[in-house]
Amino acid sequence: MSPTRKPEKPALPVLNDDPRSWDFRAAVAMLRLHGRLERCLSDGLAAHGLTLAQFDVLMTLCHGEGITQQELAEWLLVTKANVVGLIDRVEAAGWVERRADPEDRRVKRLYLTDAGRKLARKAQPGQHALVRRIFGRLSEAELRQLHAMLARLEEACSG
Amino acid sequence: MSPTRKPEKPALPVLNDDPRSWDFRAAVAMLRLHGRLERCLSDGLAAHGLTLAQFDVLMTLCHGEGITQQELAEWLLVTKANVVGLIDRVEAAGWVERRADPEDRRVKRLYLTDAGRKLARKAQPGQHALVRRIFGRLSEAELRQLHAMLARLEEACSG
DNA sequence: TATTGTTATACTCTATAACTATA
DNA sequence: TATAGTTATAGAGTATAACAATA
Repeated sequence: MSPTRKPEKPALPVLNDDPRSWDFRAAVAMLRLHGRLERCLSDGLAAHGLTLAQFDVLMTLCHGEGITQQELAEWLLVTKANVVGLIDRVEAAGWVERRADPEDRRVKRLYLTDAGRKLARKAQPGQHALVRRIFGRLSEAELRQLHAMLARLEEACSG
Repeated sequence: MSPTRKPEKPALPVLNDDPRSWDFRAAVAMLRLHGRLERCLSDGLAAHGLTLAQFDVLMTLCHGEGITQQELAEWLLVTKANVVGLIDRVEAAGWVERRADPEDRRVKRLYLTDAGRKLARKAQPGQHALVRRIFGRLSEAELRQLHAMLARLEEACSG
């Protein structure tokens, strides 16, 4: 068996068990959880030929079709130059299309193609199931608490 | 003609306000917080010429100097091939050095150089301050709760 | 002048596979 | 055979800067 894929054991309790302040420990825990979660989600998407960033685009368009590239850049927290490449790829794959805005000829609005919508619908359940499997370990009350805390933290991040 | 949009806040309430289950909402909130946090931390590190991954290496070695590349790969949740490039860069920068293990000549153990240790000590306070500024919005009791929940989630991710 | 999208460039991170040198 | 590290290759994401078309 080739050990090509990811390892499974955090062999080194390097950072988690040291007696730091709880803010720092919570931050490290979040970064590590994200790393794990990202890999789980990526693996699930790879079966559909999607990257996480591309799935993000599809999901964003599912709920906000017709947004501009600039708006997408702001939502995804990346630069507009980055969005160009991102959209180039999903457009080349036939999942998204750019349409000129008749009112402002500078902007291009983004729409899902039928194939893109179909793919999004196909990939979504697996992602949901994965999230449910992991986050389902917490009770609904805990999930609400978690969500509220994360929202406050994100607000602190922006402001 | 339209009033200038503020591109600093997430203009699209696309995913957060839809009536999904709390597990999904919590997951999305976490992914978004991570995105923001990652950028904040990266910006702080860029001033020191460090990437987040490189800072991770330095911090890991600060607390577990002498680990092998394989152990580092497991800890960072990446492949060993990835670690080679990562260490190549921090070694070229003069922050880390590989040392042959006399007992098993296959392995190379990783150590911080004086410059690396100095840089880690210089970069750390800013990162801590940033974490404190953000996570300080929660009380210590909340931070403990958050940490516990995140740890349970990470466990669910692995197992 | 400012804004939207684009191109050009470069770097980092990541994964896969095949390879080496040890064990 | 198995393991630690390496090389080679590829692709994806990111940032920066300069640019064109349009407002």
